[in-house]
Amino acid sequence: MSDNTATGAEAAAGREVPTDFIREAIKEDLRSGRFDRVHTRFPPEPNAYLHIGHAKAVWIDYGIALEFGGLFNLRFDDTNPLKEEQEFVDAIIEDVRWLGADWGDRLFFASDYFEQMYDWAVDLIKKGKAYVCDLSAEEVSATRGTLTEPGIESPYRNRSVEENLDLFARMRAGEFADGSRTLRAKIDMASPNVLMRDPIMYRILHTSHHRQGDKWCIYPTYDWAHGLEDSIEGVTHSLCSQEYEIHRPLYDWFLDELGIYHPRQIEFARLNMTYTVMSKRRFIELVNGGHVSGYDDPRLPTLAGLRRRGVTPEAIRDFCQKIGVAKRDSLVDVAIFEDCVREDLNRRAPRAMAVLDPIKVVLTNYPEGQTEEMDLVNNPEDPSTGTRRVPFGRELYIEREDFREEPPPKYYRLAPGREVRLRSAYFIRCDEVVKDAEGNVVELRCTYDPATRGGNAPDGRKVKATIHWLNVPTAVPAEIRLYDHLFLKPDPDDVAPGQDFTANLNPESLRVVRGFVEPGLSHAPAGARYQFERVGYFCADPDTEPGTPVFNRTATLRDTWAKIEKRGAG
RNA sequence: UGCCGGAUAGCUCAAUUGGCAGAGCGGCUGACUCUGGAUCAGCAGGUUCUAGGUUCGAGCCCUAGUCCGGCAGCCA
Repeated sequence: MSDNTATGAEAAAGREVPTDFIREAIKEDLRSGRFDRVHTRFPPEPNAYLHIGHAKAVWIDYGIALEFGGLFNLRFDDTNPLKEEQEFVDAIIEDVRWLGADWGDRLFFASDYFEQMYDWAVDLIKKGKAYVCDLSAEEVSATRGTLTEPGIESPYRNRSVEENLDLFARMRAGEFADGSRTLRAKIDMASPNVLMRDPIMYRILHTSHHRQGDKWCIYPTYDWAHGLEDSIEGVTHSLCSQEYEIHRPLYDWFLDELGIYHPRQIEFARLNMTYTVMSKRRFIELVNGGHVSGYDDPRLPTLAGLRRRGVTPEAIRDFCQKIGVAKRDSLVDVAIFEDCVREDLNRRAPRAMAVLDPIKVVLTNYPEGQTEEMDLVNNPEDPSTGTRRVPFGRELYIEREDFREEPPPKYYRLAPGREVRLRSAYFIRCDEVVKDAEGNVVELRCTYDPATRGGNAPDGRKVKATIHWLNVPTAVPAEIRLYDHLFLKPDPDDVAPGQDFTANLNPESLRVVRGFVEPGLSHAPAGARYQFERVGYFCADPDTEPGTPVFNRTATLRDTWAKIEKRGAG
């Protein structure tokens, strides 16, 4: 694909690519001859939207394939028609493509392997390694034993191969009701690993499948299906999250009993991040509870939400690389993610001026009716982006925060009698503060120094601060959505007894503000990203309309003054 | 409680496979600056979970224990 192969490019350029226990294991497999190539896969179930934890998995899978010159498949693990929908298939494809992973022509569906899986199940029955069990779900669970006690063998465990073959064929033919029978692997009801106690391979489900329609009424379970899918596709390294570690003996058992090509499963720790939640169930609760607007709410760590917020795939990839891969559980500080976002956007986002909370400034010595245009640098990080012209006049908006009637120590911005620079325009001095009946500051009357046009004083005098501004008649009203952490605590589950995680919801995770932006942004297309100078990174929302733009705050700028002031207050 | 896995700086990860414990982020300090942004420089003195053992030498190996996570869906 286009520019999203930096991981491979870095590897090719010999730049240092961080290693981890998985990459080391793969190198060892290549050295020992266990495998002579690398082939990975990302196997989502199409039953939910992807989140940044999935992005980590994608970048482990795809990144490793790239680094080792191997292949990467996108495969939908669609073995449960009760939960899966085409809508999710489409959304996941969009998300993975947006992330920048390239599966070439290898887009696969586990359901396309159902026939082969069925044949292999028949093989296992013939070997006496699988049997049709008539126990109900409750009975299966009751006879499974506990973590400390062995299970009890099913009374149907020793049916003849002929009877099993007949019953299994009739299961497929639709002769039996849902839940009335299952196909089980005959392993060991006394195994200390509960998953090995004759696990279910097929269940009867008279339900249409989003791709297979009504072709099947028996569906394979994850444990039975997953290794087969990997085997069929020739995957070498089946990388998954740690919850599957205990499933590995089963994964290996099926492949060994079948005697078919045997990929290696390796598990890594899933991603957790501070001030957010990372599970499908939690997302549903938040959406249904009206706490967020939908799965693409910019406060959610879903890929759709992050995209809407203005986060780039490159920032996500950089983040995945920085957090590394390990086996221990971890809680990643969201500050690391935000830092990746800033680093990326700082490089690429064009600058613009926006005033979120305006206060009017009148330049008393600026001729009435006069206007002019100032040249502003589009991106100091990238001179090739050139400059733009921004109208300037007698009446301006500046940020309310950029003025203090009684400036505290170390406050460098505008105050009565003080001089500051209007970015790329003029030095101005505040002469007079106009207030309303309640004593609120409504207007600042200032004088400008015509000799400082462009922002420099010929006499060499300095100002301590540069602030941003907007020309009142040409300022474009805009809706600006200021997002903050969704939760007040690093761990949303840190609640008093009897409360649930919603008790930690941040009531100010979204603040909508009516501000102004420079005229060039009145028709910003949805998805366009900017740095509003001295304020933060913003992205035009899909709700934006020509002439009345809507912007989402992607991230704030680091604000050292805020830190100084907070320290003073604390 | 049985089995599986984990434990290194506030956080996330390293440590050439047994050879003087490092990095990024955060935090703090300073420099610089037409974004108090960006950038640059400095600051971590860590019982490598604990206690034993092997060894000239242990974060790496062995033993016992502690704590944390996962597993008893016909979910994945």
